[in-house]
Amino acid sequence: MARTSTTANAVLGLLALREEWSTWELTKQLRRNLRFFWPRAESRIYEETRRLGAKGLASTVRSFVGRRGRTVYSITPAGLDEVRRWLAMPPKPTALECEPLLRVVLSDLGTAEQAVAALDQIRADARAILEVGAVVAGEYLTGSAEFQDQVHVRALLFDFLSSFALMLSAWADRAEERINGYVGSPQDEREEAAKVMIRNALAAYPADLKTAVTSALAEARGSESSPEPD
Amino acid sequence: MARTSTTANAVLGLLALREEWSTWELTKQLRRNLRFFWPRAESRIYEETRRLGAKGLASTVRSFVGRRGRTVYSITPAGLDEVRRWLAMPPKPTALECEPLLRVVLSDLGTAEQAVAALDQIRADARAILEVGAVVAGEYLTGSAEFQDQVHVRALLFDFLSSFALMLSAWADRAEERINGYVGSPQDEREEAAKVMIRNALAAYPADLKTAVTSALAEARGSESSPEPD
DNA sequence: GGACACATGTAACGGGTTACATGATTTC
DNA sequence: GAAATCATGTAACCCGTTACATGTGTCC
Repeated sequence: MARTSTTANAVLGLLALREEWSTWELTKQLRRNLRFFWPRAESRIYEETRRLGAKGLASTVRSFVGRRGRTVYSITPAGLDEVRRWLAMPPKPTALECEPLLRVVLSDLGTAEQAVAALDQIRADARAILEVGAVVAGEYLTGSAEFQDQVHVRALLFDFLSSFALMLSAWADRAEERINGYVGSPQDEREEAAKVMIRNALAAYPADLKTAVTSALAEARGSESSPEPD
Repeated sequence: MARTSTTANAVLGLLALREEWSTWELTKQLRRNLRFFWPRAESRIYEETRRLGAKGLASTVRSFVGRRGRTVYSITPAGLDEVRRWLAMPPKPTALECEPLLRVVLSDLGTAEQAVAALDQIRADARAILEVGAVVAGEYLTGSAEFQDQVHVRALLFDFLSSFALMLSAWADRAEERINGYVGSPQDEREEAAKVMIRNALAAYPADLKTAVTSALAEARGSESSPEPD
């Protein structure tokens, strides 16, 4: 059944963008441009390229630098077919894994400092994206980027990652403010602040979902024994 | 060395929030609230709880519903220690994995329709978050949520996921507009539009990074043989 | 000529997924 | 009483990570 891992497809995709790639260049591309939305250990690349070679999807040229081996890969026609077959298949869902957020959700079990440390981590993650982004943006704007001919899609990527990182950062700031506000304040006060936060976030929802919530709220209020006017 | 997987810690954290949990309730909690930032297969939960029981971090009570077994877990003092030890450790970085975005980056290898299909997937991912969010928000606002006493942290989570989903959606819309604009337009026109997009995104960057880019740009322009005035 | 980044891998392990199987309960 | 859904698992497999090993150019 072949279980074409998206890793193989991603490497094939890179191979399709340029004539020749050494494994090192592939790992560089990985570290530089792909890691923020497609994170993989570099060792993975070495194995994946080997497998692509073995399956005839990439041709390999082995050379030597001193005593150390070096392999250069190129995509084959069969490899190009494979890429196109992949692109014709339905995309996989987006996956986010955020351990710091898990810590925030469970932060009642720890200290406020620990929660803030989690927020700091998120800010650091965001910062890392923006720092790399700034460098890459500079290259594309001056026209000196390696894949300058791909600037039209790379700009979309830059937009995505920037939005993502700025969202992370802004959220972390809001959350820190809230967490600091919580310390020493009574439960009902916290709850009120929390509800305000929920209502604020809800305000940005698309109209259909927003009305679904408000009507559900009205109904809940209506069925109460003591319906309190708003 | 124990390699405490964050999965075990997350389950322990849930166990710490309430007296008793059946495995099914844990998986429900997973599907409902955690899956968007800590995605795990449900089968994982069954194994993880078993391991927690075996290590003495959770106590287990086995019962039967008809002929089918059912296990209820509670956290032990040792388990609580473990959670606190985890919370005292440094958080792990945030990880995003977005295959549709990879497809957009490689969309020169496919058709515009395929790129739009990738954007649709991202919009669907965002929509899924918002839909669950709307329901949960309603519960917390009416005060009927199961973890109402956790509303102060759940509100932070709600804010996070809402921001994330809205960011995804808004980006997908922008990207689709761009991709539609690209079809049939010459390379230099695309490149110009792309640079505008980059500059727009860059405008929202924190000041220090922005100035780093602009000075790098100025330098690049200065070292050119034909320095073109802006 | 030692340190450090660049470059190329290998080996071992484990967390996590997919797919399957099956019992109980509700719905019509 | 069949279908659908809720509930509880098991088995097999593999993708991916961590950790290690080692060579090569360069900087001081």
